[in-house]
Amino acid sequence: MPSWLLTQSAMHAQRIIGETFAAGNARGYHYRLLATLAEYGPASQASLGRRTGIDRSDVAAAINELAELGYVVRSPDPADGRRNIITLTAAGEVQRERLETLVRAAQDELFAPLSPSERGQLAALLAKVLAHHQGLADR
Amino acid sequence: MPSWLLTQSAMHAQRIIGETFAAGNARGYHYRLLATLAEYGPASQASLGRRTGIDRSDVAAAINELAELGYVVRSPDPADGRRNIITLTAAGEVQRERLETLVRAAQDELFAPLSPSERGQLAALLAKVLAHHQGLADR
DNA sequence: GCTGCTCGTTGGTCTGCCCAACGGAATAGA
DNA sequence: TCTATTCCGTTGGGCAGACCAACGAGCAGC
Repeated sequence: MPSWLLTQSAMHAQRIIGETFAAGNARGYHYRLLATLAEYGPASQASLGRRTGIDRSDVAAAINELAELGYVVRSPDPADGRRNIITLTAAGEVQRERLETLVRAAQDELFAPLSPSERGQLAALLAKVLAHHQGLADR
Repeated sequence: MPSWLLTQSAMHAQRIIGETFAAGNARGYHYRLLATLAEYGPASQASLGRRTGIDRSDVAAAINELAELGYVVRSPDPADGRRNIITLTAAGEVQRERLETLVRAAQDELFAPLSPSERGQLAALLAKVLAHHQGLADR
């Protein structure tokens, strides 16, 4: 049962990383949003949702939380009254780096039994699967 | 970001299989329980939980649903007043086979971009990761 | 101007996983 | 034998992630 393996190991991954985030007082959505903001710069909530694959409504909720924590600033877009522009703050960048460190540690733990070349193989195989399905669902 | 790949492909897997189950009017818990009953025969809820990795409380709820659908029978264990013996019915076996067919189809779809040998590699790598962590968490 | 679309928001649903507590029942140990 | 511990099923709750429906406000095309 190959997909059983995948879902099982995915579960382990999610649990390990979930614990990681819990230890960092954050959630997966938070990290994904912070990372995307750091990579692409300020953006509207809708585009954040598109880039992260998070539903608009969940983006709104997560941005509320991040804003309340001071990691992010929500300001209206002067050029388009519908949009908010979300900007990463300095504190947000610090938090992102903190979370990234935690995530890397969790990954090392997760893939500990694999040699570097095996990790590469695994990544390549998963990327292949992903690319295929993203290609189907495109956007 | 290797774990990103894993969680992402896991998401795809979960979604595809989730849709599969939804199409079959079932849930993951149902299939896992039916499959375990078919493989090991009648068992108490506690042992089902241990074998499937499902929490006792969730086993109780899922067995309620399966019993209401007639896929399973819950009877007291004459030898141990604490236990219920859960038995797969003929209808339950039919349902299990139906779900297995659906799951196999979903798997084929999921791993479509991979050659048979690549599938084998992927399975081996995941198994290695899993074995390591199961070994840690043992039981 | 009207229509159709986007955007943010609210408020739900569902699945999977987990925990705490309880009473009834069985078992181990003094 | 009697007590303490453990096990079992059940109830009830919580949390994260993903999703969907609807609405009002705003923009853009015709």
